[in-house]
Amino acid sequence: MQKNFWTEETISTLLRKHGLRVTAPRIAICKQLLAQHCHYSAQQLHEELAPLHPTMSPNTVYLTLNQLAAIGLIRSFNIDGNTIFDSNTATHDHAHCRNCNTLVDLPSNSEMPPVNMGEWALEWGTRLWSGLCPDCKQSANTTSAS
Amino acid sequence: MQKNFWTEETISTLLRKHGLRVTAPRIAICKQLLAQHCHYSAQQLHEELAPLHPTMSPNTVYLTLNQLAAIGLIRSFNIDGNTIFDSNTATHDHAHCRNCNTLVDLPSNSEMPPVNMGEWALEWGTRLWSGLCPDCKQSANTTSAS
DNA sequence: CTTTAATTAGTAATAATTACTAATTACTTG
DNA sequence: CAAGTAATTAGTAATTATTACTAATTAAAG
Repeated sequence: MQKNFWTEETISTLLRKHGLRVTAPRIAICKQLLAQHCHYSAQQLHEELAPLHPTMSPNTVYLTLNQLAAIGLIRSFNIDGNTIFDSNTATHDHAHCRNCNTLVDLPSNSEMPPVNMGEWALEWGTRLWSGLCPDCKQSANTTSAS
Repeated sequence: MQKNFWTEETISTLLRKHGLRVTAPRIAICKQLLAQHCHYSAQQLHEELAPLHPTMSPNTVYLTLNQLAAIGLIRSFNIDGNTIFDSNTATHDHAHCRNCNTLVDLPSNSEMPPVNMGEWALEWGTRLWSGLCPDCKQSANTTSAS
């Protein structure tokens, strides 16, 4: 995806293609999400948009994100009970720090599961690696070594 | 793990080894979980134990499961906002039917992430494949072909 | 410009999980 | 074996992310 691909125009076209109306909240949400590859919870996204769109309700953000996920424009997965939306729809894995909650993409070494699952119609998958990020790992070492 | 390995005695030993007291609820929970490789939400497990242990509170089940996960005796991950506890601690993946909620183990084709993540201290990971199980796939085909 | 159905904002409801507390109980020590 | 005590439990209340509902608004078609 080349830089600046997600202009207001390309987003509008895409929304209409999927039968969704072009509204200010949707444009704002798509811009924020698609402009960069990033991870958002609905709440985080709502907080970031609040200054620019003070009347936008959390409800709208939740609904819109689920719609975007339904049409495959973004992906969603779950960490510790929180739904995370990911604008990177390519197959890839994630590393999550159980201490500071940092979440980063991993280059995928994924392959589809073996053929004995051929009867399933698998659509998407992500692996979530859980552990400690470099910073928290170091803190843990320092603390325990005291 | 050989059959019938998880007797009341082996469970007691293991709990004490980790500094946990041996109580009736813990024995019951461990027996149910470890006796077979299976997936449980806290609620499901509480429901299954209720007939035999009518006074056991949901709270106890939640707490105990988190303790068992903390000492690495079981694993936990999250599907659609529900925490699932897994007594199979070997690295493996899962397939989840987004329609009927069926969850099955997949033989793992997982490897640890590439070396550029070497600074992370990754502890565990599971990939969750989302899609349709054979039954729901067939239903979908039948319906749409009408 | 009108019409109409989709969308929105706001509020209320839901449901899984955690927090809190008094009573109980497993384990330790004498 | 008999306390003592600290962990554990059951029950209830609180929390929090998410969804449901509804009246008002608005995008898009005619």
